[in-house]
Amino acid sequence: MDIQSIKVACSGCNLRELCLPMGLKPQELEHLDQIISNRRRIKRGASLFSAGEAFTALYAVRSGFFKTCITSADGRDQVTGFQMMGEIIGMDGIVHDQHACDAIALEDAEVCVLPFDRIEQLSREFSALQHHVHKIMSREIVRDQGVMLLLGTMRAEERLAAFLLNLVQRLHARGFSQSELVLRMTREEIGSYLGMKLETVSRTFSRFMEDGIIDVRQRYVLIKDTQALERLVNPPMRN
Amino acid sequence: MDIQSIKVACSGCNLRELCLPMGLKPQELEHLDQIISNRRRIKRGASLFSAGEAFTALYAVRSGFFKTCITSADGRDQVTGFQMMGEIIGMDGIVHDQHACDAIALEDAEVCVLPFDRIEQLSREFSALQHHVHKIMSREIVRDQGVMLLLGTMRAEERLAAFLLNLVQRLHARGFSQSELVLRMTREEIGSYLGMKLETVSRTFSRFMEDGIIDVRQRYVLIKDTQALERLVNPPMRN
DNA sequence: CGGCGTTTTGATAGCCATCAACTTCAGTGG
DNA sequence: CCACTGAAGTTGATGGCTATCAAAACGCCG
Repeated sequence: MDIQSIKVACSGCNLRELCLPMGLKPQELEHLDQIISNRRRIKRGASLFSAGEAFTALYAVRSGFFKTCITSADGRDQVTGFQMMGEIIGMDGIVHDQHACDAIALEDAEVCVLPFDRIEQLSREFSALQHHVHKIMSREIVRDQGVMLLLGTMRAEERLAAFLLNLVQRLHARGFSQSELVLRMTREEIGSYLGMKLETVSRTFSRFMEDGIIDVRQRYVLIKDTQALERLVNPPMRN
Repeated sequence: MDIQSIKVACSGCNLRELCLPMGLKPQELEHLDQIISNRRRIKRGASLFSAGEAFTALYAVRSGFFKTCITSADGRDQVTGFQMMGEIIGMDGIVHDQHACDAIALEDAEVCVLPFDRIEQLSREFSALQHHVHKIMSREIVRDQGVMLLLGTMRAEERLAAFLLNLVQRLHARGFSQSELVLRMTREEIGSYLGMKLETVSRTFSRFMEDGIIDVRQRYVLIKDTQALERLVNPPMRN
């Protein structure tokens, strides 16, 4: 078994409990291995795909960090999500056979290419995979609705608190610290995602630090009081 | 052929070009007819499903108007979408086998019940249907990202203009006027969807009327200058 | 016709954007 | 090794947009 074939096997991937293979049986996993045709490396700042490009595949983030963003006709930019290892990108492209957003690597990254026609083909054979694909798309829909709630109803402090909690929670699920993280994105990108200006992001970080809730030094963040953040996101009761 | 069987057939439905059957071949359509087990009537103000309820089916809106909304732990409410005839609701429920939001009828409505296990089953047999289901979910993801752009970057006037244009465009695709519409939702529901307060919605309507862009009388809206609305959504260029 | 939910409109306040200056950091080349 | 340079981040002052509070007008339904 040469190195190449090891590299592209879901069955041996340390992300298999988080990524596409999650919950599949060994036999089904082997079939998945067949469709993971290859990997792609993306340098920091480069795009995995851009809006308008032909859609051919989904991508599973193997390592590194991405942002997805859409640009409106008049040049407004909105970050619609940050993706880390084990997460799937590209489902926006299915409707119109072309991508609706840009996916840009925030650091050197590697993705598994999942040709979508192969996914559909295999989904027809294995209902477990089929259902799993549906769940992944549904999860994305629910996630987006959560962002709508954030953008529609929350104030700056609440948004940033929710953002930090969401990030550490996802990192923790991948074996990282519950209370410590390194931001892979700029204040401006955080702001674009949360619907606020970069200055407001910076100020809000500073306020959290004054309040003793977190320590921030540039991209490094230490969460000192998780419950305080949770209280910010979910105030005792507003009525 | 009794009335009942006429009623529940996709193949004879006047919405078939917009709804789930869109683009399917006659043969595939017949199979779809089998899984459309029944209809459900929902009275104005009643819920089609609520957050936390077990997920069993998607629903195709046959007539009437719905809103979907999520409620956060502390009671904040966010309308995540308005659905009209020919549109599919319920995909939020797939991930966790229970619905993540409430779907509430804004007027007396009727939906076709699409048991999801039957959809998956039939999807395995007919790749056209399979791909179509994927497109519908992808469309929802892209729509949600558009709402994020709206909530994250637009100001009140731009949001309401985008909202009105989106509504008439969808109504026009269903054979209604391009310039006239009756809102099925309150100012408060519009505001919740657009991330603004009902007073701001009302004021913005008034401003549009002063500017001669629209006529508003309660729920009735006449769009007098579509291009003016489009200019509001897409300013000449911001840079 | 009365009652109530919905909508409109006004006055005021507050949050965040904007503009601006300065600091810190990372990467580069002398 | 260190100075240089530009990007990223911080902080301050100010203004504007929208929320909030309040009251009145309107329309719907029993």
